[in-house]
Amino acid sequence: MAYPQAALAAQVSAALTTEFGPDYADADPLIRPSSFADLQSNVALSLAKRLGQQPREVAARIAARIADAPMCERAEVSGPGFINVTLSGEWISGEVTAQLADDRLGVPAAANPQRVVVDYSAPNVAKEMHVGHLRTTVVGDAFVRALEYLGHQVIRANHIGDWGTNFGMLLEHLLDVGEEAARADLAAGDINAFYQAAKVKFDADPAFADRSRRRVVALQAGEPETLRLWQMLVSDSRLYYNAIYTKLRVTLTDADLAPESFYNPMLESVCADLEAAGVARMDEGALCAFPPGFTGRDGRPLPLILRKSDGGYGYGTTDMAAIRYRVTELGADRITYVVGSEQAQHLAMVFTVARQAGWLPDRVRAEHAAIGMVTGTDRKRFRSRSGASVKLIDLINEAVSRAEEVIKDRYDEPELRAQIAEAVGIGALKYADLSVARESSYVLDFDRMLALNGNTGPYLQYATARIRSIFGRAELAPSDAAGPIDPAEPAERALALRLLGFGAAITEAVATAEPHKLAGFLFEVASDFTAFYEQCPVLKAGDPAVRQSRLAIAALTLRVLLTGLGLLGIPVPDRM
RNA sequence: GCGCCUGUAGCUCAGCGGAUAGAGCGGCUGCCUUCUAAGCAGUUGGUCGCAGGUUCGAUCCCUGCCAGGCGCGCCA
Repeated sequence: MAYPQAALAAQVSAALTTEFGPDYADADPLIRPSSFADLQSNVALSLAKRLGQQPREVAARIAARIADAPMCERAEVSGPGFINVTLSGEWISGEVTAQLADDRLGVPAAANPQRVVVDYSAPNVAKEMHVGHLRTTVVGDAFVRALEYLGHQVIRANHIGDWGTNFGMLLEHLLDVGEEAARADLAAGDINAFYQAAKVKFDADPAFADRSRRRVVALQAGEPETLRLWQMLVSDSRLYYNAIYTKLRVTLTDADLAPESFYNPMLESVCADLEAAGVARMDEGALCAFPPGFTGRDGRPLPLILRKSDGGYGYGTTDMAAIRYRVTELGADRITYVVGSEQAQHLAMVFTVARQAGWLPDRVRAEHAAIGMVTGTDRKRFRSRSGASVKLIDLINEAVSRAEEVIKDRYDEPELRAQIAEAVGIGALKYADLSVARESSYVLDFDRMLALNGNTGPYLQYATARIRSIFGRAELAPSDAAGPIDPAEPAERALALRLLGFGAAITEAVATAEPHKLAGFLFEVASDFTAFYEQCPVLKAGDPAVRQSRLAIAALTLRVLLTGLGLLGIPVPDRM
């Protein structure tokens, strides 16, 4: 089984070789979807000059060759030299029938499975998870699921912020409030209030600030009582975001925690080794690396600070420790940082320094899967401080209650209703983030994120509910539907052709760490299915063979949607 | 000042160097005795920020400009 585009590409490449010689075997066949046929190849236009022939002449020779292939119904030259290809109905039928019979839905496992470390989510201890975390969490989680589906070995790394100078003031505030009261606040989910209260005191009260700084020293020195209090903050926060992960159906668990503090024991050697390797040197009292190609405001080389002049370590040091650990200890072939785009320069510096130090060999791919900013209506970074505070948990609850509002008259049983509302609300929320390119920033808009109509999660869920409903009426399990599928009508032909692209969609999404490519594909599947649903009666089809074929393609569509939505981490209710 | 990102329909966004640039929302018009109307069909709507260049062909690649955002030495 092969994706139509790839299969046709092979045909065109073969034709190029036989017609024009082996030099042309590597030329990109330039297969694209066509609005005049099923697919088109633009290769003749690109090769005409090199061949010294008229584009239409080149196209004609290729078209004549590929027209004989079993997959082609017709190959025609059009316009200046496009080759429009209409696929054979028999070929589509055979491919899609095979796809239904395949456990993996025609998606081959990766030929060279990799070990991939994916750094995502990364909330901060004692800080509220906000809307910005939604994107890195949801996009990262979809990415790891797709990687695993292709057979890669994934190591999830939740690089939570559990260390740093902030903890001085947080711990002092904890002591001021009293342990019990503080824990009650945190358990109630009012983490922001806790953080902000500490921050206000820190800024206003010099004595408090002084205590805080001493507390940082005690923490870094490993003073037992300080560590106990710190541990308390960390574990309470962990409970908090685990609850959110559960609600969001995110696969992260405590086993995936790779907190900043984890790297503490390595920081000294990171500095020593980089200095010994000549990659880092002292400058203005701090140990710095100056990766080539980075300049600062004043035109001087921009440092990656490894050890501050006061002897402390910053996040740059931690990131260097982490990248070395991931390569040498975890054996990563690929490291993907699903992190906000504002970190681009910092990460680029980390990668460069790691390459210089030999910690990141060429065989290891390190990439920043940048997440665009969530902004307020002023187009500036959304900040909880500047006015209306939007906690992630509030957004989640709003999503579910809006969904509940829509279905409240449809289902009497409260339990079923709650179940559906949760799947629909969470699905809408996650899909909103997964369907846009991860790097584009967008305005925080509840109505858009929680919409239940149009190109949304619920639209895709709805398509599955309709398919299940057909099988319910037929008193047949979807898994009992079997081939052959004969997509005779245009709507079912279009659906069949679309379904064949499933594997290509996943492969592309994984190659570029862009789940929105998969989301877009699934939307097309759902659209094509809906058109089929309108135009091609399934249960009322007169001919038993047609009915069987349509049941089979409906079953295949259901599996593709369920599998695809599963990879995106979007829950699917049985009914809607 | 330097670097990175963004600029596509009224709004939110897709768009792999190829033909007439696509969705969703919104607006307008239709469609529920027929497998779920969270739906469907149709329609409205674009100097692809501006100006050059490369190319048979540019929304896409290159250069310059304009606008916005982000980052730029001891916070993470």
